[in-house]
Amino acid sequence: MHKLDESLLSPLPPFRQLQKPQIRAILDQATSHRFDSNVSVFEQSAPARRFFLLLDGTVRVVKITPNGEQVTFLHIPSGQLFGIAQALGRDTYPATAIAACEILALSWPTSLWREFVTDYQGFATETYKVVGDRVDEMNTRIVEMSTQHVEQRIARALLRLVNQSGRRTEDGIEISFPITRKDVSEMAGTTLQTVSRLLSGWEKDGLITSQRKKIIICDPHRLTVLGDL
Amino acid sequence: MHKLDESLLSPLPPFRQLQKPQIRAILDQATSHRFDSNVSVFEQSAPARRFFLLLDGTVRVVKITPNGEQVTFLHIPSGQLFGIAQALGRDTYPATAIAACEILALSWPTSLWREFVTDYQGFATETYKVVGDRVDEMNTRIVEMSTQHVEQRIARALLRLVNQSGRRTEDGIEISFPITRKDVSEMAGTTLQTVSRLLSGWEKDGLITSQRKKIIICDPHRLTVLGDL
DNA sequence: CGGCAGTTTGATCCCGGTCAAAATATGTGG
DNA sequence: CCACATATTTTGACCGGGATCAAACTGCCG
Repeated sequence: MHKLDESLLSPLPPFRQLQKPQIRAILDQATSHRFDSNVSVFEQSAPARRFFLLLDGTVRVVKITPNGEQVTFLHIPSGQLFGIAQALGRDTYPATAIAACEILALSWPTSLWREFVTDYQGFATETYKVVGDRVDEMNTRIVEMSTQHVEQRIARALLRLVNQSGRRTEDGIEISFPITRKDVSEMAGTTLQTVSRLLSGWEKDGLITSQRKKIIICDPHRLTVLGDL
Repeated sequence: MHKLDESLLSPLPPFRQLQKPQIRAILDQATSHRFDSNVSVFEQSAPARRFFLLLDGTVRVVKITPNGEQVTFLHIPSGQLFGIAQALGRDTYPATAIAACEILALSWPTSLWREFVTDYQGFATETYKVVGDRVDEMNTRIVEMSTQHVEQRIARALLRLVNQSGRRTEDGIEISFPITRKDVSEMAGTTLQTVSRLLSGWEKDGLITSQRKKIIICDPHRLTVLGDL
């Protein structure tokens, strides 16, 4: 394996307060991975042997119900830790992580987690902040599902994606990884047909543009208004 | 304030590994509170100045939407910590905590959190396990809301309550605090009318018994079957 | 006993799920 | 480069679960 550069980690929140030699030590213990789109990084309820840092791409976190239905929980943007079950005292992964596009990630054995938390200044607090952010996101998901209509849930789901992995283009802000109507429906708790109908309508109104597996938000502001009812 | 006994804390997970003098020190720093039913312990988005331990009773954790609708997130059973925003790097409470009945609680200033985590063996890991459990519960909520019908969501909401604060009676297992149809509807993301209809049906079938603000589950097994579809 | 909080029940309506089929991209091997 | 198989999207028709509106009923407390 070729040597990884310290600058990979030094700007990321969990490592920001560390010195070069510490980062070097962390990197030297890491394994790097490449995953193709739609390949799973780990599976729900498997023993959590490693934890991961996403260097490039987006990871989709999904749960599969006993009846085979999928629910999408989160999208992890690059630069964030994931698969950090041990942060919450779990020893198995609570969900499945799937590469939403081709991705690059580092990983470390779970056994190092304790070490990172105790040895590295700021690692614990920063990672718990990330966990806190995700809990917040799940909270708002629950509130939305309880109180809002499908249209607003879809609008908000798209805006969430745009905010964390949007890429500016000439037509508007593009979601930076391939995403299907089915994917969106699994985020919003609805069906792909309904998503298709809504998106078609929004495209007619100039709110968005879309091709197969690609969505560009042209008018985020009006979409926000829709999401707020 | 009268002296609190060490045996209050010693059997609880976060304190289980501690010695008597340590528990004494913790108790001596605590403030104790009594809240009447329906009084709020703290309000969402207020600065998180203290964290709490519920000694007796049940606390309902709710969020209020901009449009004034309430969504119930959790019920905290006695013996558990709550209001532990700092565990996830927050400095405000993410939700409102309301006494579901008359309750007793202890509290400590947020500034002691760091101390507890570093000084007391097992406190950190045990509290993160509690956080992990609540995250799990929210996860299953999201899955349920995305995939299941109202009937199953209500069934599961009741079973969750029964499992964590059920009290055995001659007729079945009773939910140990006053709970209205409206409360149940806010847990399941539906309306009080729908809850009323469903519960009436179940009562006719002998699954439950209910009086005003009181629900007794007579046949948990059949209710579980209903909840699994 | 009056009044309020909680519950029940009925009637109606519509959002969004379901079933079905066609249209449009993408990819693959010959 | 074309033909065929497959994945994704679109659109239509239908209908049912559950929200909404409305009103009566029941216990409970001061």
